[in-house]
Amino acid sequence: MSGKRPTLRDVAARAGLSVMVASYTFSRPDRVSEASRARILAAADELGYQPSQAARALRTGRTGLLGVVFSEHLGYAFRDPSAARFLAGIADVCADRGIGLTLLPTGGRLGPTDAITSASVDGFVFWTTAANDPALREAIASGRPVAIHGGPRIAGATCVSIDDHEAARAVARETLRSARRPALISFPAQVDQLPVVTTLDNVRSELPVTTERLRGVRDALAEAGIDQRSVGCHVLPENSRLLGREAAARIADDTPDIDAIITLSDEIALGAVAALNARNLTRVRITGFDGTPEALQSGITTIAQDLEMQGRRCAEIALGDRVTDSPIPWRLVRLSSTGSVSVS
Amino acid sequence: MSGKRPTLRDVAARAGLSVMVASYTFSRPDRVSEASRARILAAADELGYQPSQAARALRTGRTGLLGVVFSEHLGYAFRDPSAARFLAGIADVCADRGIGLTLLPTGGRLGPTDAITSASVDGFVFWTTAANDPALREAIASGRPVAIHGGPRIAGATCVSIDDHEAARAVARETLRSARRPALISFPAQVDQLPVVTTLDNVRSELPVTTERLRGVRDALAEAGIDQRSVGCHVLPENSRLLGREAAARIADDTPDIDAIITLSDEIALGAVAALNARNLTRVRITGFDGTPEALQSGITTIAQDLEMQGRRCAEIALGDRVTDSPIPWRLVRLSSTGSVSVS
DNA sequence: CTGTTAGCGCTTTCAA
DNA sequence: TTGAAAGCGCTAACAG
Repeated sequence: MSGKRPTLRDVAARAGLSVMVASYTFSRPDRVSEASRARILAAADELGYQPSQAARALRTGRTGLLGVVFSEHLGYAFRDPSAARFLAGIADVCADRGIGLTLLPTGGRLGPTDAITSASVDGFVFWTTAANDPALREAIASGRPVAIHGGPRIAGATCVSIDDHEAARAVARETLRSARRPALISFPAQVDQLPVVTTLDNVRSELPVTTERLRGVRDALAEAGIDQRSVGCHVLPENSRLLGREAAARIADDTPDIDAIITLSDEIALGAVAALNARNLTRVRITGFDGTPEALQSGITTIAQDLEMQGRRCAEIALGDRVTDSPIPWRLVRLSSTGSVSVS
Repeated sequence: MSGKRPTLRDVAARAGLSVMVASYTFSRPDRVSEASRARILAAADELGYQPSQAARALRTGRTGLLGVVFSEHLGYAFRDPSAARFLAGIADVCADRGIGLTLLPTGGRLGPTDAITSASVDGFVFWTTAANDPALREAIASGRPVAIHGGPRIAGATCVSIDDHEAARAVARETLRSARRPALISFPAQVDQLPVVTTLDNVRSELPVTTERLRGVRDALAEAGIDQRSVGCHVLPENSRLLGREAAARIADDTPDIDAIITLSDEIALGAVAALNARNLTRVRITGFDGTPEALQSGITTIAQDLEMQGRRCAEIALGDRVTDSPIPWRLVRLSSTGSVSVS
């Protein structure tokens, strides 16, 4: 057993060649004769040589790591299915290029940012956050490329998102074709959202995705001649199926005359479907948003969007690719013709 | 705007002190007089100084990064709820300590491992993998601490896991108290599992968690005097609810006399519940494994285990903590007394 | 195609 | 308490 990890110098010495031949063998193989390359590779193999990414990073300024930042507590990334689909897209790009995906630590609030700004990553992807998120400002200030999913649209960062406003308007309008007494269930409107039960006119949002979707719903209500102040709204502290179920149960129990529940996500919607199925309230229409596989299969009305593709695009941007800034498509998926909705 | 990021040298120059005073100010504040420290901090602030993790890593050998490795395609980490709970536990520890969580790229097969072994991380956490996974061997060979969730138990790495064998035996035995014609749905038994429909006696596994759980089921069957060759078994290529639903549907349609479906995970089980509910086959018992929140709420029989805690423990081990090697608890959760099962 | 030189930004000596 | 020197392992830039 040798005492320490072998370096390029050791490899070169063993092969009887210079350090640079060894270096080129790994980084620019074409600059080295086949014979030398073979000798270097043999020596490296015998020694069990592994290049030091730390040294390479110091020298080249590139780390081979992509940083992903969530303003929520990190565990969130692993609980929300939409975040998960988005991350899976990022992961695809990283796997293709042999790049590591680093989830940067945040305490779950808009707090100290040292760990983020000094992180050795080549670029940042932010999951939607507030415009005043200090981590976002610092990431931009660091000079490395920044992609944001869902907004805010802010100078120095590239935003990747569907038109949440138009999409939300479309799905709400579809619902209101046959409903007059809707209720709303929203995911968080603030970074550290507390649960809120109120009417729609009272809801203020600082998170861009929430803001845009609520605006779409409000527009559709206005078009249908329905007063926001008559529309009950639960704002959940987290985008979760269980919370959606509880909120829907409460809505159904408290306001038995409602005929639709508009939700801001499929997770919430699927929870609501479960609550209403349990009560046999099949006449209440439920809409979701995002088009998760489960939601599409369940037959609810929702907005389908390709979050994996958006994840891939964010990753490409954050890795410095020149990405054409085409709009992201979405489409309205209507309630299955039978009218029956199931939860898988 | 300055051309480049300021270094410690710039900070020191600005403060009229040596580089070392600046360095100590950040790494060992007590070795520096209060006056000097204040001057350095002021200079750093004015310059917008951020330490270079790359340089620090090269010098100290520590990167402040924890590496997590999945033998499956990386996207898996974000799709499987049990993996997600485990990762959330890891993420908690990382967030507490200001450590980054790096998901290391793998192509999804047991292939080249360069990206893993040369990765600049301080330690590794593996999600259960095959004993012959080259990435696992290389990680151990790199000399950095390695924790494995679920196995294999292998020299040089610390394994964190419940006793899958005993737990699976317990849940199967519970089911077989009132069932005589069970079918089985398993998650992958190999790294690149293809879908398989066969009988239980034909299933071979190289993944430790699958191996142990299957062994538990086989033991319970033997105790109940049921021949493995009579037990249909679907081996899924992935641990997913949708695939569980499809498999259960096929089982129900092909073998209408079955009275139980034993599954190796709650995700599969919840899919099976949906399939059977859709057919009104409420007399068929379904069991899961893992104790996800949804499964516990649905009322199925399952094994509850705390995957977040196991994630935390793996992270601690991989970060070099001395962790006492106590066994991980689990418990059997029996079918809710009403006998009715719901999907949320 | 191969080798030499210099230095990325930091911290570990060791001396003042 | 502060400072000078050396070097972590690698590669850009050049010269041979």
